[in-house]
Amino acid sequence: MVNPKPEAAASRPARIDDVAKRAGVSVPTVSRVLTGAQRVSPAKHERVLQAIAELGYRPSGAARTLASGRPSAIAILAGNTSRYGYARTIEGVEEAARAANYLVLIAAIEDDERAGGVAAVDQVLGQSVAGVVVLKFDPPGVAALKALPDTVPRVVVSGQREPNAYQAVIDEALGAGEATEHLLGLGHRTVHHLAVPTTGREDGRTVGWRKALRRAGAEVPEVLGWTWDTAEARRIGRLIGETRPEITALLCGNDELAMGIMRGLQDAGRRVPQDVSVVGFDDHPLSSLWIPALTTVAQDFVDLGRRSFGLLAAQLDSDDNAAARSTVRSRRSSRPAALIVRESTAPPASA
Amino acid sequence: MVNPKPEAAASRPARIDDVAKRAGVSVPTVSRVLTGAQRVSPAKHERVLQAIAELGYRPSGAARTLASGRPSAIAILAGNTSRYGYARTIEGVEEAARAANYLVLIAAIEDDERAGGVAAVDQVLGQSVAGVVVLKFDPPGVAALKALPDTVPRVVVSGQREPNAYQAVIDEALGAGEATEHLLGLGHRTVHHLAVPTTGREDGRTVGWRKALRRAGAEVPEVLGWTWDTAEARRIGRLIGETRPEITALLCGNDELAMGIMRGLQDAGRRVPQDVSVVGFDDHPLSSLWIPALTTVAQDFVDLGRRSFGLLAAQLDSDDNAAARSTVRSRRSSRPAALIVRESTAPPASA
DNA sequence: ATGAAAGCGCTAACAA
DNA sequence: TTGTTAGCGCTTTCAT
Repeated sequence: MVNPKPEAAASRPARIDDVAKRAGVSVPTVSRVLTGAQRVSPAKHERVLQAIAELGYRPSGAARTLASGRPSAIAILAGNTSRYGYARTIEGVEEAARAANYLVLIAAIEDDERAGGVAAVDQVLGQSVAGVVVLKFDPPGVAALKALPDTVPRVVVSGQREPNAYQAVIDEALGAGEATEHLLGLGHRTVHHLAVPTTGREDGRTVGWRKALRRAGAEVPEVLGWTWDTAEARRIGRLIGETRPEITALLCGNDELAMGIMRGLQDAGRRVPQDVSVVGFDDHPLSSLWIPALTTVAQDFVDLGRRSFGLLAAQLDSDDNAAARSTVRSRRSSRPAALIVRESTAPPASA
Repeated sequence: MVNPKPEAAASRPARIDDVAKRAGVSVPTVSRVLTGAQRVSPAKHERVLQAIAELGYRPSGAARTLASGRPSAIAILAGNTSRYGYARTIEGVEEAARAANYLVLIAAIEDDERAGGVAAVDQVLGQSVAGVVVLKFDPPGVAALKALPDTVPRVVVSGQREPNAYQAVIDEALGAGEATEHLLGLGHRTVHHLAVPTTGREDGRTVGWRKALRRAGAEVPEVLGWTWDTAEARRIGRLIGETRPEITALLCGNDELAMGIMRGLQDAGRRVPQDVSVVGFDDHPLSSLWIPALTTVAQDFVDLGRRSFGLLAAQLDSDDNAAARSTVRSRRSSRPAALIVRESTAPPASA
């Protein structure tokens, strides 16, 4: 009896009035035990529960949100859904949402910003969602946020502070600073940087890198490029290997880029970390397996996702409760990104 | 004017009757232009469209599905949402669904099969979904499928044929066979296999591997293990490197496992491909960057996801149309997985 | 604590 | 082609 099917699979799905009839109570009473908002006498409560089980009744979500005005789904808007950091963040949001009895709608935002008003946003808003989590890691995320009407409860997920927004972040600048200092501490004269595409202004990783360089009085070289593309990173790695012997330390915007660079470097016959040290970002599950294992800045994306949902839930709750609204809650949840030193960094050959 | 906000952001969101009033037509007429089901005179049609734009009106999804009985969302049930193959499949489903004006709910299934009835399934079914795509790549997927009432339109996504089900697959057995033959052709006496966890019966990769071995008259060794865990793969790799010199060729259930094995092998001082050849599965984006670049069996997961939605949409359409129901449509969509030879395979040293 | 009545915002029959 | 009338399956007043 792993999965006991209810009563002779009714031809028509059971409705609330079927349950009421079977339990010998009124429809509102069934509703009361369903929502748990008001109390019902133990006897009736029990009978209702039993009728529900016997009929295999499942309330209609559509009817509930229509009648109550409180949707039980939230949406995630993201420029990409399968890249490591994105997917893990989504996983965290979903996990926390499900625990709180919310379902999660997921919508990818097309890259084409000019696509009038961002179609995905429109589509999602039609679906009666309680709120939205926007992954603002890239330009599509920025566009989605812009297209979102002010009235929709939201939380922004990114690597940098946003003014006036509910926001969950991982402090990338901190982690990038640590990584840069680690490299400098190893004896490298400066650190070069290959970035992921920015979200308008400069991303946190780049900011933290530059600050650390300045703080140490090291030269601040130009950013090598902005990309998500590992093939491009590989080309850049090869180019560096062939033409830029002065570059001995590299900080990359993410681990995939770092892996691409390393491959390019080795295509050019240079060794990591003996000839050049490489640091990634994210702590991708494959980074510890890589040869050499990648020194990287770890980000807990699942936790980031969970915190995002928490921030959204806080807004939704406070909407129900005017008193709570005035409560000074934190609108921002931040966690540090932490450097993990592995095998891809070492003192420069000249040192 | 990138994002023209409608009329002085109404305090209350506009409803269909607001639109009707503004356009000087009846409510059903507005509904008719919304659904596009019946035709409306050009003049009124135009006025309605304009009223909608002016009011920034967006129909309520909840009300629509309640009234029409046709939900505009589908759900994806998956044991994992961020692993490469899963995430990409989900991406494909989402893309196709959005194009067809369906939204996608995503629900992760907890690993604990005993959790009465699989909570995620219950939660999803409450939400009025038109159908469900089940990622049956692993035990949680199998459990979810079992918990799904027979009445819910569904498509099963996996690597092996299922009888009596709408199903999208990538023919893994074929790809695994090709990979095995490739290794045998290189001169290896046999090929060992590390598998991903099975879905009850043996997975397609294992089946294809074994068949190819038999066909070639090669010895069929025991499967080395079943796991998703790369750390475990690394341990196995090291063990092989240290204690099983007779193993010269390895086929892995996925690329991450292959990378884990390779790292373990190198921990033990053995070289790939000189000492042992390794083949992965999936064509993970990092596999071409790996050193040595990984020979693997490519699977187009995004396409798999798209085809899954197509199969679901076919069912939904046919429900509307009794005539179409009798039409013999294909219930199965299959594509081959293709071997990509890179650097991680070579003739055995003894050859 | 409980029931009766009134919607939630739409679509679907039915006339006209 | 269009408007009028009924619901869809719930939750929420409001009485009692």
